[in-house]
Amino acid sequence: MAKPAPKNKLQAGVPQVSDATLRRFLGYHMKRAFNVVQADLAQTLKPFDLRMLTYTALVLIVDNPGLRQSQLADAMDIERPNLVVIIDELERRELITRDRVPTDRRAYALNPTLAGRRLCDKAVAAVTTHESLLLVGLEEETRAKVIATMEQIEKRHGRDRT
Amino acid sequence: MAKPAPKNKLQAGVPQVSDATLRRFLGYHMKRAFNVVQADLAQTLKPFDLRMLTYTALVLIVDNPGLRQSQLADAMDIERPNLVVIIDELERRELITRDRVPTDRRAYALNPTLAGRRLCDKAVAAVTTHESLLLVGLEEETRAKVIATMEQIEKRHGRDRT
DNA sequence: TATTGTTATACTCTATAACTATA
DNA sequence: TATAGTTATAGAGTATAACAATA
Repeated sequence: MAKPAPKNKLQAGVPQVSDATLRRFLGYHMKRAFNVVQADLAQTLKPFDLRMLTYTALVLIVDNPGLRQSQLADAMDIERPNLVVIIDELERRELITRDRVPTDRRAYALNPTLAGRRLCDKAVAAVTTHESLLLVGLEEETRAKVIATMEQIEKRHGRDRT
Repeated sequence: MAKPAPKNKLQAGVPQVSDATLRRFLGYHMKRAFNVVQADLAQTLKPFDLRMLTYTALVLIVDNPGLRQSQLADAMDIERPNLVVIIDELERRELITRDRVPTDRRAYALNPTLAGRRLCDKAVAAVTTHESLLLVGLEEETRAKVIATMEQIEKRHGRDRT
């Protein structure tokens, strides 16, 4: 990470590509920055054999033991069918269990195993460390402001989940 | 857009899902906010039959007529093979042309057609309008700070393209 | 009739290896 | 030998329709 900018050896005299129009848009910068953050996170989670989605699901199950798949899909902002394979994987690796709910036999209560909680703790610690490295030099106030702005966008324009 | 929050009718008494651990991470909020921005952008571009990638490519070609595919792939932070279908589509729709470079017969110079420039102008205007709507209420200073932060993350940690 | 979880499916975006034609 | 563009392919992430079991 943070190599000394090897950059492309464009043939001499060829001007840099201008993104003057695009750079005015927040969406453009969010995509590019998110790609970086996403790639860094993927690297960080690789030793734990987790991806962003399996990591997110595991953390939410640890923090909310007993929750149902539909609630989790809602919290993760993904469709229920897409959650199935994620839960399958976490269950296969014995990080969580799918327990039948006695009061509603259609639903599953998702619970972390001891191994799941331990892996979760380690992964969260690693992600915390990596994110501070990624954001080193960024003032805490700026970071808070950026997060607040992101939340504002999420909250006000998040799609309905009827 | 901006419906009156129909929200999920969770069965009475079920507590909301807590994302207390995840919400501390910038990456978590960036993913969620980016999903919103991305969905909004896709809606905005639909009338022009453009996606985020074809839109980005078209704008860059209009702003940098004559650039080559490898330069464009570099600017867009995507791999060259993935750019081919994008350029194919823009060429098929006669929004751009692939012109052979006399001095290097391996390369193509990408140039916008008149129709391409016109569609580009209209699309950029629409995206500008929609982004202001999406960010209404956000102070200009905050917006600038967020963009600066995103650029900082891009610049310092962007992957090498050797 | 509605909901939970599931299957099947499809589309987009991304990534790599290997090819061709040029340099 | 190296580069520009291409092909083929595979893996993720995301979205919808339709089904079985249950409410």
